[in-house]
Order: sequence, then C-alpha cells, then structure tokens
Amino acid sequence: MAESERFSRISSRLDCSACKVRRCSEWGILRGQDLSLLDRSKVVINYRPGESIYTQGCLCQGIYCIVRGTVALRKMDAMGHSILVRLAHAGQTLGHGDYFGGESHATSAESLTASTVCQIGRNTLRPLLEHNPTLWLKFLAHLADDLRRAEEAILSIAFLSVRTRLLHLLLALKNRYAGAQEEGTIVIALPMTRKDMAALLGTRPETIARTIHALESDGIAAFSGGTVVIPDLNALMSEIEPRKA
Amino acid sequence: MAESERFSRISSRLDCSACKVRRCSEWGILRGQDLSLLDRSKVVINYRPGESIYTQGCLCQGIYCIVRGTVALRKMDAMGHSILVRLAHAGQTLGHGDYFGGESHATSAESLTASTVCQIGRNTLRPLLEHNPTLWLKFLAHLADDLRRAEEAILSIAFLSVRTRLLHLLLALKNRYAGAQEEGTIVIALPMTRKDMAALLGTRPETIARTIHALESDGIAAFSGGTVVIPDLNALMSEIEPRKA
DNA sequence: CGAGCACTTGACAGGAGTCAATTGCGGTGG
DNA sequence: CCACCGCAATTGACTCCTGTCAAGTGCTCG
Repeated sequence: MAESERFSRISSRLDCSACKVRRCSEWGILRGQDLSLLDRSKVVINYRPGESIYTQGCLCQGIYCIVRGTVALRKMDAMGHSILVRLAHAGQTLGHGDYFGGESHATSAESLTASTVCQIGRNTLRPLLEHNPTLWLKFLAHLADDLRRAEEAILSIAFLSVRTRLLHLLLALKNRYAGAQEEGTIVIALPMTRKDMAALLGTRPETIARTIHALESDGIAAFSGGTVVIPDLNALMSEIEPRKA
Repeated sequence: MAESERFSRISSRLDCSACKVRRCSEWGILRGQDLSLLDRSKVVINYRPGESIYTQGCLCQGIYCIVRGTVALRKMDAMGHSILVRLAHAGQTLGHGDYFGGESHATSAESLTASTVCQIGRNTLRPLLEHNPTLWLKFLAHLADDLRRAEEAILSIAFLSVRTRLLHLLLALKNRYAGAQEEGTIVIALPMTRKDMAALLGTRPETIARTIHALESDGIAAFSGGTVVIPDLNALMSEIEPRKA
C-alpha cells in the first residue's frame, strides 16, 4: 500500500501551545513553564485503524490524549467475552482511570480510525499536578462522568430492549458523526462495524443485523454499509421517549 | 416502638481523632489542624433502616462518610426502573462522584441497616483538599475503583446468566457477611431483601426466587429468610469458574 | 383483625442467544 | 486479470432464559 510507506509511527513535533484540542481537554488550564514541560515531554504517536494503543492488564505507563481520530475502549472478562466500554474522540483523555486507580490497565484502547495520540508519562504528570491543583479536579470530574455513563449503561442493558438501545446509540452517534443533512433527513457515517455496535450494546452481531432489518422495515432508518439514513428523526425519538403511565 | 423514642437524628459528638473507621477511609491521612477542622465541621446523622440519606437529582451538599451500617446506592432511569448500583459499608465514602462531577446526585443513597453517617460540607472540604494534595489522589483512586466495578457489572449483566450472577453475588457477600462457619460450611446473613438482590443483578424478584429454588434443588445453597447456608463452597466455585475451551 | 408488603409459584409468551449456512466485499497472489 | 482466501454481514431455524401477569402464602405492623 502506497500509504503505508509514508506512515510514520512517531510524529514530528507537535506544538502543545498551538494545539487546538488541548484547550478542550484537561490540559487547557496549563500555562508557561508547565505548558512547555508538557510540550517537551509528551510523545506523539500515530496509529492506523485497528491498532492497539494499550492493552488490558498491562502496566499503565501514563495518560494519553487523543489529538485526532476515534478510539475504542474495550474490556474483556475471564471467559473471553468483550464489550466496548466507550468511544473516545479528539480532545479526550485516556487511561486516567487506570493511572490513578491501579498499576495496570482495566481496559484496552484500540484506534478505530487513523489517530494521533500524545502520551504523557508519570514523570511529567507528577510536577504538573503539583503546580496545578485544578488539574486534580479536572480528572476527578472526568472520572465522575465516566462513572455516571457506566451506570447509565447498566440501567439501559438491564431494562431496555436491543432495539431501543440501538436507537439510543444512533441518537448519540448523530451528535458527532452526522454528515450533511437535507430537510430533516439525517445521514450518519458509522465509525465502527456491526460487531462493535453489538459489543457496545452488550449483545451479538446477529441480533444487531436483525434489529437493523426491523428498523428498515419500519422505515425508521436505512442502513447501507457504514452509512445510516434517518428520514424522520421524530419517528425515532417518539419510540425512545418513555411513554407516560 | 420503644427504640424509636430513644432514636436521635443528630448524634452527640463523635471524636474524629478516635474514629476507627476514619483510618481506613480517605480521611485517614489527615493530621493536626485539618483533623480538628474535620472534627468541628462534620455533621453526624443517624439513620434507621430504609431511610434516605440523599436523593438522585437533588443538589449535592457535600461528601458523606459511613461510620456504621450498610448503605445502598440506587439509580433510577426515566421510566422508573431502578437498579442497586452498589453497597457501601462503614469506612467508605459516599457522594464523592457527585460532588466532583456535577451539581446534583446521580444516585440515591438509602440506609439498609441502622447507620451513622458523617456529612462533610463544601466549605470544610475545600481547605482540606488545599492542604492535602494526597486527598485528591485518594478520591481519584476511589472513583477509578468504582468505575472499574461498574464496567465489570456491565460485562456480567451482558454475558452471564442470572444464576451465575447470583453465585458471584453470594461469593462477594461471603467476604463481608459470613457468620460463624463450621467445617467448611458457610453461613451468610443477607443484608438485603430479594427485591434488592434483583435490583443488584439487574433482574426481577420472581427470577431471583426461581433461581434460589434451583440452587436449593441442586444442593448448592439453602436459603431461609435472610440466611443462606452454603454446604460446599467448592461446588459453588466450580460452577462460577470459566471452563477451559 | 385487616392492610400491606415480601416472597413464592404457576402459566405463558417473546426476545435474544446459539448454531449453521450463505452472501458479499476487499485484499492477496498466481 | 481473475481465482481464492478471510472476514463482515446476513438470514434461517431453533431453543430457552427471562420477563410479565396473576394468584396465593406468610409475616409484620397498626
């Protein structure tokens, strides 16, 4: 592949002070000395689709910041079953839970698209936290949000049908992956396979395929490869919203 | 009830520096000024079984530390379904996720047994965190652990049968609620109702009753009201452990 | 004693998992 | 250029676990 010849694992230098995604992330509050320490110490790594960023059970070396691309966090149990815990996007931080919680990674991170990730090691992180107490708060807020989402995922797996969960997923994907939309019609470019959708909803690929078929029969959504067209968002919404008792 | 006449909502003073559970909690690192600030500022509240400590959606006023008793954290969705997110025991902290993550509580806390809880308000917490950076780390580690457990709960609901999940639950309860055991026989005093066990496993009370019946038929566990007897732990374990492929 | 709740049990239906076969697509190599 | 391989996706057939509805029991409390 021509592109693979041009691919370089370690990026040429990226300037943190000019980094757009930094401002939306935990690192947005850094200034002066701290910012230049971050800039000097970080390691910028490029990943191709499907490549592993870190692996569940392995030693946690630091914290990762996504500059570009979409990353999937997966978790496996003892029997080899695996779920997709969540998707992470540019500007978001990875591995903070593992870094603060224990020595090893509780999940695996895999780049879904071509991605660029900055790795911030322990020795960099420590002085940054000492100089910026606000940074603690940022990570706490992030973790608290992760926890809230995980608890909501438990509720949704326990009580909602696969069909309803899939509709919720489409709604969530719309906010980030919706393309040009014409007169109320919504077009979403799915960032993952059916298999991953199944892993995200805690079900199996076959069930996803069947549910997709049902949605198409009902005219709620039309799937074609990695693209979904939702002709009428209201129809989708009205099926999601809890009926009054 | 005679006891209810003696019940007092606000406790007479408890001395933090003599508090045994404090040493196992986040507050164990506090010394001197900070410790006496905590001691002066905390509010000690007693709860009877079933009483609410805080409610999902309400404003988060601070952080809670359990001195005595067992507390259930519940979460409800828009349709009124509710799960029991986790149990919390003496020495554990409540509400830290909500305090750092947002303005309102993402779960409700309800005392299952007679409990005593210390409330630490925002104005107390702020100076404590400023003087003790380690405290940040403690809360981060606690949240990271909560998150890890929540993710494992998702895995278990998605892939394990109710029967297997119930066995896992018994195993977890054994560590904390197992009473006097004679020659390998394990006796557990359940701290909750069947309904709560169902809410903890993401299923319904009827299914719990049926699964309990099946376990008794198989001689794995004998339920009698709030007591479980497990005659052979190995039989239970061998059903849980993943079979080799 | 009656009300209410926790728990149990039965009958029943349906959603979702499993196994298996088939199709379609993209990449590889001859 | 085309055959072949591997993987994603689909579809069918079938099972059964689990939720739902309903009735009944036993206990506690007022």
